Amino acid sequence: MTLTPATRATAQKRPKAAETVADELRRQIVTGRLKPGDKLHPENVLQVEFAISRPTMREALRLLESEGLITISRGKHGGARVIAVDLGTAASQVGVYLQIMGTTLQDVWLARTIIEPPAAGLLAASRSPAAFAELEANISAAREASQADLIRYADLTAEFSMLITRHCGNKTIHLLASLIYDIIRRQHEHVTARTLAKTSVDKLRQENIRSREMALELMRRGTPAAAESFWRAHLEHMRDLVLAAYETPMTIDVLNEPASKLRPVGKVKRQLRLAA
Amino acid sequence: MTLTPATRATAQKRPKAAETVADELRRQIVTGRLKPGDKLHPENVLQVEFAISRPTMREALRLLESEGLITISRGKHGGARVIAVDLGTAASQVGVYLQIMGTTLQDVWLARTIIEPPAAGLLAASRSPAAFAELEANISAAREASQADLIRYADLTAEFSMLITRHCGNKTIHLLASLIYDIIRRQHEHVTARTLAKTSVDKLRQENIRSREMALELMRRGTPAAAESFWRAHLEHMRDLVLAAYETPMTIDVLNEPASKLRPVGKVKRQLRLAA
DNA sequence: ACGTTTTTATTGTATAACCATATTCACCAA
DNA sequence: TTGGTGAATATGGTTATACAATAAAAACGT
Repeated sequence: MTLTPATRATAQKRPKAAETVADELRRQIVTGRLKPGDKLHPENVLQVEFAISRPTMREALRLLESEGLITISRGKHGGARVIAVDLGTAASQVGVYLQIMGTTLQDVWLARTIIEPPAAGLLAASRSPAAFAELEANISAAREASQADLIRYADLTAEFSMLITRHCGNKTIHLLASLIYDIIRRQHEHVTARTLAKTSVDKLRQENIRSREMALELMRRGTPAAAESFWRAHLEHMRDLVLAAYETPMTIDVLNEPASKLRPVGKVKRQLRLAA
Repeated sequence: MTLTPATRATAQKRPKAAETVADELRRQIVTGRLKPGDKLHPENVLQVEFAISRPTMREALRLLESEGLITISRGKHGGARVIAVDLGTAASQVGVYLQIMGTTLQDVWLARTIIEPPAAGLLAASRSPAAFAELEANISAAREASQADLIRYADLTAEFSMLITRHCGNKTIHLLASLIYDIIRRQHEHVTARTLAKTSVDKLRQENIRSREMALELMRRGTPAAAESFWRAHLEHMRDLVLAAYETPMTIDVLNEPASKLRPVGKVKRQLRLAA
């Protein structure tokens, strides 16, 4: 297993036209020259501006689309639009990587119990009243939902963790935690955990809500160490409960599409010989 | 600032043919049906197999290429080849995201000092002799390089951290640490830190080497808490030294290409104007 | 005014041709 | 035999053009 980071100086191949154009547009988006909501020119204009053919231009647009930087729609006032970046594509990339590495759900959960508690500590140190108010509101909503709408309760549970990392004052930590959480969530959707949330006893939910109250209290008091270790204990407890549902180590699977999404063409799909 | 994670159920548009095909091939790669080194069929065969036109097929291949799953080469025995996944593309995605968010180098370094020490703790707990041997070898090499080849010394310094996370027993942590480190490295390459490593006094390097020896010693002793806190102190020290070089908070920039990578086509490359 | 049809701008896909490049291989000369 | 050298060939890279599909707007008729 070699988790090699990006090599410093790879042999540079001659860049393809489509990638070159995509690089340029990406630069304009990332540097803010093109902002979310802005509409790019139609393909036939972009062709001329970049002096390339339409298929090549379309390859470039497809790249940006796959990176989650633009959306493309058809119709009269369709075209390519810059959109607010979303974590989804990065999470997919990371997920693919972890899946190829044979990473297990246990592994991912362990990482979560490592990275999320320090965020709680940071938040306790920051003493941001706005953040505490949001956490408080989340807890209230969760208490209601725990009696009425268990799907919503699960969403609020997830949101509580994300609120902690979002307001901890460190964007990178929040990003990493979001990546991890996104992968965990996909597993739960894909497999069975949604039902686990439904069937688990109400007692457990009430216990969880109390834990969140306690964590919030510790953060409000401005005791980072206490908040961090308490949240760590809570997460480790949750982790063990969730993982107990999977007896054998489960390697993650981020490609939930059942492969039937392919168009039902009538052609053979096995090794075909080249027909002159 | 909304660091929204992937939304649960986005409105699903009709998938494009190229994406559908890319999904299928990606699935085969990720699930191991296609392994690194395997050669895909030439474009004209793939066209027939998937019953699509060549431009569409090429869009699909371009997607997979941009995800770092395949390389494509020309010539008689060229074609698309599956390659071992590399962190680079994921790191770029994450970097783009952080840059759009206006993340600073300080922010990224803080995340590093949070995530790397627990890995040292895990490694201490694991007591893996092989890992310790590698760390020892790295230190020896660094000691030599510190007198001879400062570029190599810097690489070995980086590698020491990566060795810790790689052998800590948790793939996810190693992945996250690699992402962070990749972004930090890009900054240093892009800006000035390479020169900083050259001009800094030898005393500092010797001190660093001693710190690594100490960390290794603590890990060998199997005292996770001590190893973790020692490594945290060391990283925080390094962080402060590095960041002192940048007086004002520096937002990261992952798009280092000076825009001259563009092929010198004879046509005008007008700036993009926004469409009304 | 309101619903329906037509127009139109735009992306999606296909076909065909030609260009660029790397490998192979045959050929010729030393 | 050996070694270079250039042609043949297989492959991706790019272009040009045409048509289909779609969604919004405009025109139309009631």
